Amino acid sequence: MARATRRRERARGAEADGGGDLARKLIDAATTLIAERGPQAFSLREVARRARVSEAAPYWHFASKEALLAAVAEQGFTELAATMADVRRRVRDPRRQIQQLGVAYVGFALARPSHLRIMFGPEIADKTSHPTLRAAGARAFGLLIAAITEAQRAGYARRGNAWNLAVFAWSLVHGLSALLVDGQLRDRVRNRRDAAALASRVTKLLETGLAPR
Amino acid sequence: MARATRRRERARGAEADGGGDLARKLIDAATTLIAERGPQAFSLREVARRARVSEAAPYWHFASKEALLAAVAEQGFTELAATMADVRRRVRDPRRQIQQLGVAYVGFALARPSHLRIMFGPEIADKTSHPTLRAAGARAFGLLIAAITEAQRAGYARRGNAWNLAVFAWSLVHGLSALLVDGQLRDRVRNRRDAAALASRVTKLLETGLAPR
DNA sequence: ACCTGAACACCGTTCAAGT
DNA sequence: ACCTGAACACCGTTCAAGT
Repeated sequence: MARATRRRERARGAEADGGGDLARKLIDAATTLIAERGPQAFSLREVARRARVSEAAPYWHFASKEALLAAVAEQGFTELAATMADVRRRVRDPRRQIQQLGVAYVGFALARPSHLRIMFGPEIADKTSHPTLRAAGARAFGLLIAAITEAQRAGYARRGNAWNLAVFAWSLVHGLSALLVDGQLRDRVRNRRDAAALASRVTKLLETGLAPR
Repeated sequence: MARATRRRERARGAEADGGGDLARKLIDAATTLIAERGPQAFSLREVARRARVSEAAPYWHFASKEALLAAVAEQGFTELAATMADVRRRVRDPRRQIQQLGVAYVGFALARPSHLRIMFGPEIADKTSHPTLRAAGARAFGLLIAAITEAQRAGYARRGNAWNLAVFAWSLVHGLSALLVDGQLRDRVRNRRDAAALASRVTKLLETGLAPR
């Protein structure tokens, strides 16, 4: 059906030859457009226009609109993982580390709401068919698992299946992010300070939920 | 811009005159279409086709595609609230009640994933402009607040701001629902039994998070 | 190998016109 | 009051054709 996705790999290599590398340019334009107009208004044709190429050009580099979005989502997970790794380096107390990972997650969501939606939403229907995207997501999740395992060893988290505890923590911060981003809490939290305060309180309860009984 | 949304109110009244009441028919067709094809593929023109009217006809009853989706979302919240009210009637132990509310929430999400997305997602950009939708959402959230207040009185939940605790609980079950629906946990949870078991375990941790320390 | 131009089958929305 | 037909400005995707 398509003759695309051949040189996808090379495209991710940051060769600074000013000009070529349309794939990279398309990913950047898409990221900007999503941030500006939201995941709904996003269109492949507009991305092509911004990259100053014909509307058919993207199809040489990406099999479909979804494939381009998958590349955008993948970059999002990579950035999220980087922020999380940074938190893990900076805060060393295992209890506070988990809380701060949660705060960082919510912070990412509030800073890039549309990006988050692409990373998780139905725009990318079948995540299985984008293995590098899956891998990037797994890397971020892996950092959470590691933090929890450490907290268990330090005696701050209950023993038992670390994956279950990680899903608990992830669900909590992901849910809070979603509710905030979707405007579901708008009557009580109006600005970023409110949101940050709420994130801090909710992640405190996370600590309790994880604690040994 | 539009001459719509005049007889919206009457449209919700279930008068069983077989034939008229296009608004009702459009809402039902939209709900079915969303369930069948997902929130992405949904189109107003297809809804019109299924209701056997012209593509312009919906605009007499709904100001826009978004307004029709808002009606669909509102119905979703109403159904969710009904299920929650049912749980509150059936299980009377305050601790188990909160857990079961969570399980019911996740159950709703798994049974109607696309409906949930419309209820929370960006398809309805400005929820403030659909007051009846907001009200329906608030009703469901109110049931959770009530359950938590009761648990506090019974000494099963820590004292303090019930709204904060409710946001904690809601975030958790909403986040778990989202992760499940978006396929983010697909490598570990493959069928509904897995999902139900996970929901049960995660909501047990919810109990701990809410418990007095 | 990489891109353009033109085309196809769709959209959401509007507006005159019908009854 | 309620709906149709035709139109406008958009989409995603394909495919021949250019270099």
